[in-house]
Amino acid sequence: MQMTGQPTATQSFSFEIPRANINGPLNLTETVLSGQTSEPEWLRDGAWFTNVTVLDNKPVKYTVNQVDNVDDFSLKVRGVMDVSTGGVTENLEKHLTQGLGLRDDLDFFYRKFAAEDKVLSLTFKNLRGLRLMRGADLFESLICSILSQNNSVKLWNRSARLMMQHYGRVVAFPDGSQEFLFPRAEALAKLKPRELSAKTSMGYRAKPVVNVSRMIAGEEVNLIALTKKPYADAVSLLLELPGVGPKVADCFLLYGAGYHESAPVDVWIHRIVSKLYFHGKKVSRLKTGRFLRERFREWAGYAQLYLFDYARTGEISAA
DNA sequence: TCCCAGGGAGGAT
DNA sequence: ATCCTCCATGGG
Repeated sequence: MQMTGQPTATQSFSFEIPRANINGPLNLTETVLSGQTSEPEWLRDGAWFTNVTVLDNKPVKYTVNQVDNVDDFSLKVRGVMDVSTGGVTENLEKHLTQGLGLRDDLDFFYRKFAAEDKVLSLTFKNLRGLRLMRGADLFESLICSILSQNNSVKLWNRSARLMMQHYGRVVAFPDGSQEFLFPRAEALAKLKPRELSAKTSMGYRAKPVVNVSRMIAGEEVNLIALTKKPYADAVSLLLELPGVGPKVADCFLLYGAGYHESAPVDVWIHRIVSKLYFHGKKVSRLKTGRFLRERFREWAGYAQLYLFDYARTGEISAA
């Protein structure tokens, strides 16, 4: 990793994540735009993607850009923060490595299932380099997962951004820009669902959002402890939360907590798995999830991601 | 106007 | 276990 300059008075920086630190191909655009539900979508400006996170309690605004193709590329990062600090590039590379799944062995995934699963391998050509993202904050991931129920990506993103603007901390960056962080559980716990709904257009989801926030702010639920448990135990604990059913629990565990054996079953996955693996016969959603976990094991999340994108982009007939 | 969106809860069968 | 219906809101 090379710095083009130590943190200066402007607290701006830029560096490159070495190709050798990325395990296999990467399609940054496909990855960021694939609608994964852990945090609001990164903002796009052409081939540049911008996001805000907190590293060591310090807000950082960064922009990522992939140059050239999915196999032979460089991944450039530049950013700005409100206070000067050392080690930001190391921390940010670590953050992006987890957030973009850069260490996941995609070549192994393709090789293994090209041999074992002719159906899944149909998706590999167009989606090469698509990776599982992971949110940086468990609470944010859980709330976003709740917002996504019976909702469109565009709408739940809009509600999440409005929540940030109304109830999140505002951060001023040295480049003159202002960004809002995701609200803390304590801030949402104080709200009346009616008020939250009116300001964010999240509809009936406001009630479970406030109630879950109260449970977490009151330490009735500990997400860190929960995400140290085995998959099955974590699921059953999550199902006790209001607004959290099987799909939301799986979304949180996969995109928020990094359980790669989790496979969220939404309408699209339900459709395409029924079509491709059960000759069009509708099996229940619970069985669909169990089928994916048993068939793909620690790659179930990736199988789900590829089948989802495949279904959404209207190439079902290719099978 | 109707239907749908990366569903969940409560109830009836 | 599986199958209803309702739940807010905005986009097509």
